[in-house]
Amino acid sequence: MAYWLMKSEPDELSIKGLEQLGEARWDGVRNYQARNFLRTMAVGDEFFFYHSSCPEPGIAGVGKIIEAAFPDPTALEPESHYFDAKATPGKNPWSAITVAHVETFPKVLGLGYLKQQTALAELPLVQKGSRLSVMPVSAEQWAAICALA
DNA sequence: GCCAACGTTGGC
DNA sequence: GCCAACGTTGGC
Repeated sequence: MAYWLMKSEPDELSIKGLEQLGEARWDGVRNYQARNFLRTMAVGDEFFFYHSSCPEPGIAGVGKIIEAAFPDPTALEPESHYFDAKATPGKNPWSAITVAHVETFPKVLGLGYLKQQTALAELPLVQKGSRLSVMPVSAEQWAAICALA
């Protein structure tokens, strides 16, 4: 059982959107480091749902992985924003997972607030210049963040 | 393999 | 909309 943090633009999918859907495919990851983390996720792992590129960036809730990595179908869809001309059905370099809603926090844990937490100094999210959209979270970091929610 | 140019991310 | 920082591409 591992812990993660994944970023999503709430315009695409928000924690409330996931709550309403119950479950959703997490696709469109187009960064190799992030993709490699996706591939190491196991069913039952939990993740913090982070809202990015929005008025209130921060951790908005918790989800869990209910299906391990599979080829990301959006890479093969020409009409998709995430289409990759180099991907083929036999050789699709991108991965997606399926996630389910676990919890929506009463209020978003803002990025500035998270940066103040010394327990989170090692988390890539709060490190300068980091743009990683999928990252591991240690058990200690997980507990520290849960205590803030 | 180097590295400049370009594209993207994402906070502000 | 700006821009800093990073990742990717492609010429050489």
